[in-house]
Amino acid sequence: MKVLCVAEKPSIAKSITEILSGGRWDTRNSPHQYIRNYDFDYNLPPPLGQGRGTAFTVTAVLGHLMSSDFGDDHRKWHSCDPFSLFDAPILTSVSKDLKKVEQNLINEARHSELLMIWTDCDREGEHIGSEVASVCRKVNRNIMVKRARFSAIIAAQIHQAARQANDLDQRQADAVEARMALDLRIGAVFTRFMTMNLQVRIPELAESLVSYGPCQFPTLGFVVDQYNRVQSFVPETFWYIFVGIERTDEDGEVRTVEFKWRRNHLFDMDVAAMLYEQCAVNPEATVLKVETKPTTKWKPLPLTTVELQQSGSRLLRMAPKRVLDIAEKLYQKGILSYPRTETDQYDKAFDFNSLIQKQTYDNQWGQYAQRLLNGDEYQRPRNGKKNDKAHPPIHPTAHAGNLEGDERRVFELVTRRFLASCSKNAEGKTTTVEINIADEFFFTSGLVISRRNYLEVYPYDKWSDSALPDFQDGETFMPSVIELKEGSTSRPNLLTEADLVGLMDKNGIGTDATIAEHIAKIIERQYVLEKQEQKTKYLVPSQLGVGLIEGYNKIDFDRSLSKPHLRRETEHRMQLVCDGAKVKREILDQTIDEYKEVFIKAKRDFDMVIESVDNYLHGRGEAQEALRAATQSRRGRGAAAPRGTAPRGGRGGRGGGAEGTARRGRNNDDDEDEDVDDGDYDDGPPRGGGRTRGTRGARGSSTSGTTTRGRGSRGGAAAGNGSSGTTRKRNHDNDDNDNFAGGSKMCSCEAPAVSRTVQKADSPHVGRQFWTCLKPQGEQCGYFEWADDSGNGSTPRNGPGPSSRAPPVAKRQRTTSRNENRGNDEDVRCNCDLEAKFGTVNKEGPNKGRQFWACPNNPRASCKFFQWADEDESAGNTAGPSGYNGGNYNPRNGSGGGGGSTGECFKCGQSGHWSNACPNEATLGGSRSRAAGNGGGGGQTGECFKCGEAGHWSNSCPNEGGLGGPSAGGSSSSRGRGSSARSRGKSRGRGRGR
DNA sequence: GCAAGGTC
Repeated sequence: MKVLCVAEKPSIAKSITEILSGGRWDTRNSPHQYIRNYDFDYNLPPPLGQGRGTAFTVTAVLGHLMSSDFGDDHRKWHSCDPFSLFDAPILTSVSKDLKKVEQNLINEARHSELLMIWTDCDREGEHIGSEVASVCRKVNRNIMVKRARFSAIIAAQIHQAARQANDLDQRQADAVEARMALDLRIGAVFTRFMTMNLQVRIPELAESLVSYGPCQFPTLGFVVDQYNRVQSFVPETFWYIFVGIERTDEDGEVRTVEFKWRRNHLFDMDVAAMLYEQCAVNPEATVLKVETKPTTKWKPLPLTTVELQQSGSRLLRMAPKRVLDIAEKLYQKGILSYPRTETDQYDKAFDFNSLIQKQTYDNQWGQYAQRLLNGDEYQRPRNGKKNDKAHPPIHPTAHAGNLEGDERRVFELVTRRFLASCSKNAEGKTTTVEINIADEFFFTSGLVISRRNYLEVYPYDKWSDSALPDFQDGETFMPSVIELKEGSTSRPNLLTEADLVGLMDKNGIGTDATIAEHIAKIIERQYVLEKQEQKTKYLVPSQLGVGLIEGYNKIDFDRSLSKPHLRRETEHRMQLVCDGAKVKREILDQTIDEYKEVFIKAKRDFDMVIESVDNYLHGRGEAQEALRAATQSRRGRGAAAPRGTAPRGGRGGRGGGAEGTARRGRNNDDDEDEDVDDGDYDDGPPRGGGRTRGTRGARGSSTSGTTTRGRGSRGGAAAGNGSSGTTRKRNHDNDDNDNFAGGSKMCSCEAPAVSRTVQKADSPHVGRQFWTCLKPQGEQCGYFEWADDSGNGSTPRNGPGPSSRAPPVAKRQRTTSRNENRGNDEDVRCNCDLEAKFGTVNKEGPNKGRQFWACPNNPRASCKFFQWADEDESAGNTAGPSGYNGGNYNPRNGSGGGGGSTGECFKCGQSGHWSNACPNEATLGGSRSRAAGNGGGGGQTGECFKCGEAGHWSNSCPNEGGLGGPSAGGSSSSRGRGSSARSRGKSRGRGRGR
């Protein structure tokens, strides 16, 4: 009995051998230089083996064995219409450079009775296994094929995998085969079509390859989207009160403690100025609360490939692909574990001690490693949520003291991360001091680190002491300075490579091993340029890149080629095949038919793409000039929006041009925790500092004796106080500014609301401003409103909306109370027709701090209504019945299905009631709501390319039978729907008998 | 001259 074991790569073959053989094996060379064959005896019990003395040979392949391409008739670019590649035969054969790998399998399989597949435990692994099986069966028809499944290279699992080997999962292999065919066909069709057309029409592109790929294009789309966000950004001026107090700290040094305003900042200068005046007149501060709490800075999670690329890019400033290439090299040298892994949790039996031991020899972190071994400083790494069941997190497997340059830096990052993950979290105490000045609240906080723990070995994370001087509950003091300062909202940054890696990972574009290649490819194809700004490299789309994306965006596709949805759909369909819900042929036919429709539209309207590319390359419009500046100037972002340039698609704001724009500069930060996905709203005064406006420091005793004051309540009640008797100079002194409530939004607490900006880079609303309750999380009243929601229900009744693009003076003309502004019928209501509960996510995670609406009912009765406050209502409702949902009836939804702004019910069209109380609902059924939505079922724009009728995809065309086969003459080129239907009919043999 | 997925 001879058993042939085949792993996906040589390293795994060796590991398996070490375990199964108990350390005693013979080795032979194979025809391929990288592959060795290992022989030993193994005790494989029946029925698979014969017990002791079963002869095992373990070898490997090098990933996929086969490659696929079109036949001779279609391989040459000008040999056929690109459209025909949708149906052209695909030939699969062993790649030239892998012939020796194949030969080795053939040699070994001839004399084996059992083939045991040891490829990685994922879909691709299953497919590689099926390739191995087909090669072996060719020379040994009777060879038995079994699949060993293991999720970690540890002895117990490997032995178990051998003994319990079962069958290959053909469904998974089929799913991969479908993906391969789709990628090839779609990539080839669009790439040839685009290249050949653009080469002829655009002289600069005469020699260029203009490719399309289902991963390339969404990747480019991310870069262009962010560029557009940067371009359309309009800075907005805000004001905030700055309070500082000079105190002597423990070391006897005088330092200024800065207090932040609880309101953060206000966009209405008059309101801010009025509140400031109150503080300036009555500047005595009372300490309301001094609270000290323990705090923790979490150690990093175990390292995945995506994380390695991101942190390598951020911390070492290396291209993700270079980081991965170096990691690969270190892996081949045997000092790093396998670098392509999605796993961020270690197996229970993982041997940390011996790996830490190996690092004790290093002269930089050796002592720390020794401490982990000696004392109680060691703590098992945290578990992340990902596990690819094939590889452990990336970790050092040896000590390497002789590395240099970038290799050394990558090794150091991985090793420090490993040691940090085996350490304890850093611990400290935060003290928060809350003060009240003239009924305005301010706070400051300090940090005292008690145990640095993992930070000692992980200098990439920053956490530093900022002890506060002593403050006591109830204490009163005079601030050293109270100022009204001005700042402006900051322009978002272009994407860094690390940002892009994160977006791709999150959206399922590429795999951990290919993400870096896709980025490199869109740079190589000159869709995207790298732009160095100080220490950070940003990605700017080129003229060609923007031209292509915008050109395609003008074509009326149901699903955009530049968005991740199509790829996600392919992934979903692969999963259906894996689950047995569909077979390979079904998803191939369905997907190809859909892409045929997309292609026909693209071909019909390709002039739009050409025009767009030409326009960006040669045009002199504002957008073109801006892009030119962004790609050419040294300071891309700043120069990208020339002064006075009207933003494309800008969302209002109050007249930009603010000087002294404060940038968050987040991408320049070394703190890897702070990334584009952090999802927090703009918070606090800008770090860059704004200008001081109307500085009126209340220094020392100059305002002493003002402790008795009229304690007017905040908000509307204070309005009458105005700024009478003040000497402040303002631009609007002539305005009637007594009623400041008219110049801002009031929240449900009867206090001026605070305006914030959505910061989440991947939110469709990034940069958009909204009004919300100014109170701290947990105390908020739940008020929320988009600042630019001109289509909301309140606007027509109240005159120009809060978002008005006019300066503050215009808004002040409107006087409104809360009830007028936001009556009960305008509240967000759940599907039980209850006023939805407003909340903030407190749980640690990507959504922490994010606000939402939800059904207030108890869980049993809940309609499960849920909606993010920073997202389109129409997108957020997960449980809306067909009749209506939050998206459609909510009058704050500017883009909703109408009705709100005109006061008519969108369901029945009658006025006098809102849709959520529509008396005619029952008689309307579901049809109206579909009409109000975005047209499911391919209605609006998607006409079936077979019959030309709307409302269904061609693959479910009810008229298909009547169309017949190739009845008309002409070629199968993609002239129109008829011709493509013919093409399809021909390839499948329908109507052959005619 | 196309894609994306493995791997050295």
